Amino acid sequence: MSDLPDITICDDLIREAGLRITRQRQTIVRILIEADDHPDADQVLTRARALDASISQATTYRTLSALSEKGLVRTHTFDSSAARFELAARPHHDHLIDVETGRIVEFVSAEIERLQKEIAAAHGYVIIAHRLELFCRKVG
Amino acid sequence: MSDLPDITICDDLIREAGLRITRQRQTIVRILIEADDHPDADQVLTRARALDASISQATTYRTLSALSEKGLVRTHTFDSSAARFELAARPHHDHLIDVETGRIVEFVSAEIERLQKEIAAAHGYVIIAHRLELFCRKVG
DNA sequence: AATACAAATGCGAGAGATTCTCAAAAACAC
DNA sequence: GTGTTTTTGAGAATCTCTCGCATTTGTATT
Repeated sequence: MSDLPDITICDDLIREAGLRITRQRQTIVRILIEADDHPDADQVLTRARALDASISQATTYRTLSALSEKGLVRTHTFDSSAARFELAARPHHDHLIDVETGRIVEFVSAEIERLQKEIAAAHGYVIIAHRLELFCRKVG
Repeated sequence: MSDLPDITICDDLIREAGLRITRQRQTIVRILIEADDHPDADQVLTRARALDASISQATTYRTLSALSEKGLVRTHTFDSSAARFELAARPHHDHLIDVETGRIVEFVSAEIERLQKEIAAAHGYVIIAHRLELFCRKVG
């Protein structure tokens, strides 16, 4: 038993964001820790409610955007509809999206990252964040 | 006189999309040709109305998404709010966004493009489209 | 140039995602 | 515990974008 995340881990993360520890936030963070996909706000809400039926939509949005603002959660808009979330604590990676199935493959390329920095520097900038997404189709 | 785009250019582009030539579409395409920024739908509408007050919001959205669907216009969602548009006829490029001012610098890197293809191939995919955005801050 | 038919338009209603308002409830410092 | 500040839930509001439909317009054909 126990791929259940330790409550103290959730608490640390919430504290790190400078927020008060509430039951709702603990639950939402726990959902994010457990998620191995990239749920949107509605999916986070549904999953959170399975653990605590009282959690509201407003709180879900508020928590996700508060954590996102502090850099503890990453927000993606792969398609134009709902934003999708993941913990930033997970190692950095970019996304390859299978346009047929919607499946997402995560990848990293130190080489690309290096080139990105060079390009930004050449224009007099430093990179705060970046987004690299490859919309692909299976070969064959 | 005349950084005004020739009407026939607008017409060709609309025809290429398999659409009927209408006054509204000519105006909207003209706005896109003239734009050197990446206007959102509302800005396109405002600029178009300066030339033809009768253009509706619905037509603006419909035209932009029709052209986008045919690959003649590119749609970006740099931030999570409104989508921003640019003519696809312009040479391909990626974007560096100044997070302080909102200014957008366009760039290309053959090197990065090559690496992207390699990565996709390694996973058994071919790239249909990609998105690379660097969110940056001025150094100094 | 008149006709006919499909396609496009404007308007306002509607949908989806997200944010806001505000009174009540819960967290934290003392 | 008490007091202060933050957070919450519920629903209204907002923002972006799409849709339905009656009317108008483009275009191919007489």
